[in-house]
Amino acid sequence: MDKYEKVFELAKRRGFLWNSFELYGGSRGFYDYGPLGSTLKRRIEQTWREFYVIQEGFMEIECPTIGIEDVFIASGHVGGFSDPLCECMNCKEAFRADHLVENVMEAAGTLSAEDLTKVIKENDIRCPECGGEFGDAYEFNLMFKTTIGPGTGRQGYLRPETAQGMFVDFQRLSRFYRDKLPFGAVQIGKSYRNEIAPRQGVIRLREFTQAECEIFVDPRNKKHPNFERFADKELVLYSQKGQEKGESFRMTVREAVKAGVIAHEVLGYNIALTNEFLTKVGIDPAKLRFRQHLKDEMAHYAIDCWDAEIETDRFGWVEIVGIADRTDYDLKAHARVSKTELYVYVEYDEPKMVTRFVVKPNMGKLGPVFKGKAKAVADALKHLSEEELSKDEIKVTVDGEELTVSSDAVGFAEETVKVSGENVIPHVIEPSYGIDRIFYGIMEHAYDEENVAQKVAESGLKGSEEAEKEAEAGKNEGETEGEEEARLVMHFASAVAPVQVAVLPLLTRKELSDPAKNIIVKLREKTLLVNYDDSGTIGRRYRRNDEIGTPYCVTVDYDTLEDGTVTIRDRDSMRQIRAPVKGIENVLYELIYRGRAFEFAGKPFNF
RNA sequence: GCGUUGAUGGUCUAGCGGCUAUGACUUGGGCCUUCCAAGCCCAAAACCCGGGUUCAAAUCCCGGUCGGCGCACCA
Repeated sequence: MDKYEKVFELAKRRGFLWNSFELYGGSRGFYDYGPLGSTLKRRIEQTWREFYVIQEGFMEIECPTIGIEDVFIASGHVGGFSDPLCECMNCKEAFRADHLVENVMEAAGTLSAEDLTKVIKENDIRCPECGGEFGDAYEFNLMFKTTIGPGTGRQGYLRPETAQGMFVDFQRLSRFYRDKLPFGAVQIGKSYRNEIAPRQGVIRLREFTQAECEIFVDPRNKKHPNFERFADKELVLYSQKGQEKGESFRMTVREAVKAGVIAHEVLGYNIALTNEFLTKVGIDPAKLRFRQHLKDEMAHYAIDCWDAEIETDRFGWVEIVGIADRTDYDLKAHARVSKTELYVYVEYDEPKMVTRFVVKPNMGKLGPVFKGKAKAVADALKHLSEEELSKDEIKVTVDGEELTVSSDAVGFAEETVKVSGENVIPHVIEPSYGIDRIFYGIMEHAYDEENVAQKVAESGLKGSEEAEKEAEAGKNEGETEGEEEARLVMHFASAVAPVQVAVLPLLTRKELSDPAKNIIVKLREKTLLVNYDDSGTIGRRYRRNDEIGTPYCVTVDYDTLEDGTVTIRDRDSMRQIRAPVKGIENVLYELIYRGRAFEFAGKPFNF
């Protein structure tokens, strides 16, 4: 059993992840988040909001998951989010049609399926596997299609990413932020891709959750106002050059930007922010790196792109976040398709006096000559250069027709005007998170099997002599019989643990369960996620809570009734302290949210 | 999508033509129990779906679904 299998077995058993539609035999590429999984995922998202919405100030928006065709024509998904496939008629193997013709011609990637079919036929390209003939090439689009409204309706697509919503709402967002760069917006939600062969559990899904942030910045200024915050933070970078050597290296954000490894400050800041977030939710820093996209891997319009990758037991390095400088590509694309200019007016520090050559068509003369076309002629004149306009007979082209305008119908002037700003198409910096993959990464990195006897000795639980003896005994047993007591524990960060506190009466008796329930009420008032469990021995219940990653257990015993104190037990160290019931909710809140050290939350206690 | 391999209680598994389907853990109820899963009693719980072969199918054959792996794919 590898770690993936173990994690999945636990995830299934404990209500984190289930195959969807299991009752009906299931369907590939879909997973249900069970009660604990759903809670864990929501807390990951909530932590993400704390970073991006609350700290960075990029407000969250919510757009439909169904989009109309124009949106995805502009984004390139209708044309480009598909692959031309071609199957061998003999052995049924499928190939990328454009890859097949690459040797025969250039720019194969731009050909349509029909053209590719033609090229394959003309050049008699055969199956590289068996030499069989190919069938027609066809486009396989990764977007789910649907129809909006009844009848012929309107073509709609399930969005393949949340990002387009922020681009489509660009003007509204700009106005909301009072047209002042930089600004940004985020969206957390479902996206859909009709993957050909989804696999690897939750790593590749047909319906998945993204958290995306689009930061609109002035293209002339990619310094970050808060750069110092992370400037000296050391990151593990796997740059283009590093990949040539197959070596990642550690470098501070400041150095990386200075050395040009990372393109600019805004990108550097966001990579560091991602690092911060992932560490906070429980990704193991030792299994995290930032890999730069290679030149041929990067979208043609992108300036620089880095993926956060985590190391997994079975799948190796897996991409979980992409952070890219997408330039003005998306806004320009939507501007073109929607025929609406998308820009932000940026004021200069000082207004500039600009002298320019201005064309003033004389409509009184143009009108009678060109009649209905006069307006178009006047517009065309405005676009001509000074040189062309200074000729006696000025030639303009209107609707493909060449017309001649006599120079006396056109006036010129040199004007000096005050210009106080200009229109700028912002560049977009896009951190894009795959929440489901992060979820899996957290599960795998949190998973641990521990030797209990050893653990007990280490943590000084029980008298030290006794513990050492037991540890020895445990070792000997282990060597001879191969059977050690293993503790299965999920070391979830308390920021995301789906259960934060378990309250346990030492024995299943009313005089203990009543005070336990009173404590639960107090904890819930502090909005802590609390479990109550009185079934089985106390040890069994500690183990149950270890398995679902509950950071702290509170145990009510007979001393509680006498002196008003309870035991708090720490999941990771298995150590215990004694603290008063009065104010217990504040102590736990501090432990969970304020990172207060366990040792200082109460009096150390051994049984 | 192609190939290959598998599918038995919640989980892991035994059985591989002749069962009322094995066992462990888990779970529920009760007893016991003063801090790290192990005591006692009781209980619940499974042959992926659809065809076929056979007197008889969890077991053999075919198709499907789902999972693993390889190839292809992963803007």
